[in-house]
Amino acid sequence: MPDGSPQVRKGRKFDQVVEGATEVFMEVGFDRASVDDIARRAGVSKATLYSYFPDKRLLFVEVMSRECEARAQQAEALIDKSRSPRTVMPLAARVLMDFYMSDFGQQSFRLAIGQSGQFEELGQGFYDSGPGLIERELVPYFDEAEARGELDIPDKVLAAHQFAELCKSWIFPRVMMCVQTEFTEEEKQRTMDGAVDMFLARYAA
Amino acid sequence: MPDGSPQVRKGRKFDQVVEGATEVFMEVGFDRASVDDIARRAGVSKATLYSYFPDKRLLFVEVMSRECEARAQQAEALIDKSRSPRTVMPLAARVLMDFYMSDFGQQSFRLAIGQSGQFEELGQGFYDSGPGLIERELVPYFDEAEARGELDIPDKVLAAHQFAELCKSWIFPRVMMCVQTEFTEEEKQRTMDGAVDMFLARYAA
DNA sequence: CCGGAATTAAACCCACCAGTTTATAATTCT
DNA sequence: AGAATTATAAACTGGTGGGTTTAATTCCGG
Repeated sequence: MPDGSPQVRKGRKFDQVVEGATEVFMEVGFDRASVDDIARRAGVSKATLYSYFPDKRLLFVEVMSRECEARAQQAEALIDKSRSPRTVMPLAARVLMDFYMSDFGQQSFRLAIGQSGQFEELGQGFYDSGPGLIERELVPYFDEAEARGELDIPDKVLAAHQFAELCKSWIFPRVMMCVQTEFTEEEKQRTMDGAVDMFLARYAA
Repeated sequence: MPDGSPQVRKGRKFDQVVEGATEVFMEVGFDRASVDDIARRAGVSKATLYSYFPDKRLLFVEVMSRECEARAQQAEALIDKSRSPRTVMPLAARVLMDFYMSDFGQQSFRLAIGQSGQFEELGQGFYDSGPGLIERELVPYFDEAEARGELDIPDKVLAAHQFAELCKSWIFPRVMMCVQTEFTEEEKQRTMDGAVDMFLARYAA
């Protein structure tokens, strides 16, 4: 996401504001979130809020920046580069699936897709901490596994994105279009297994 | 999409209204489209517009219903069931890619993802004429090809969705998040070839 | 050419919302 | 304690946008 906070954080209620804003933005998105709502939720006066963030968009950027940062740190180093694809890829699938199914993951996609056109840096920020992060994690692993003769991948960047897409199969469109919001463990497992099987069928050495 | 038009279409300017609304909705989405804009674009007075559609949401549903219907008819019967996967799947990939890259395709996803939560039937409608349509087209083909011994697919529904997802790899997230809006033919070909190769590596008999 | 239906422009109502202001109160620092 | 900083409630501004009304006009079939 864009740079953390060029904002001057003057006082003590700063975190309250960000937390309240995070809640509201995650619940109703950017357009439908009113500043009054956010202030009320944060337990803070509107004037205080505006003393930290001169406008709603900056507040939104700050919220998204923090959330993405947190998720990125959390997701990092989840891959044990020394293990074989047959053990690593199912784990990667699980990490991706958990993200796609989380409230934050879903709302992130909605916001990324809905708001990227509005402020320039926003889309790039979302991309870097989403698909970009996946790419930065998987490609180095592919390199090492290939050096060990476990994989044979002509286009590793593409392969990383293919895997990420495969882990969305069937489930994710249904979630995004509100056709089905809950999935059994079997349904998720079916998609993850399908992704791993397909990936290995194509790229296992 | 939901049922065509329970609306009483009284007069001659009906189509003008729908066309104008289609243009505006496709350009700026639902929230940012004002009824005044639509009326102006349609060359029609606001009162006339409201005489056809009692509210903005119904107009939106009508527009989406028509567009999806048109696209669905257009996309149907594009698959020659008698040909082998090695010739059919690249064609299917092209159809999907063209859709994902079209203005209509992109805006459809944005609207589906942004608005599905608002009106109940909308998400289901989008799904049926998007992912659902793909499934209804591909699965029967898989059945026939498998009967000819050309494919071996344990879960054909999943396979159809996997293929659709694969055709988005790398490109589609970049488009949705406004990271990159134009792609060379080589870039598209790379994604499509990658999808077909992966699909066949996994499921070719 | 006439009469009813369709259309129009424009003003209007009302609600919501981003952002500001002001006068007052609570904190915090020294 | 006292001064400076920070927070507050509430009223206010200006603008936008969905939806309605009205009185005048255009269209079209009989």
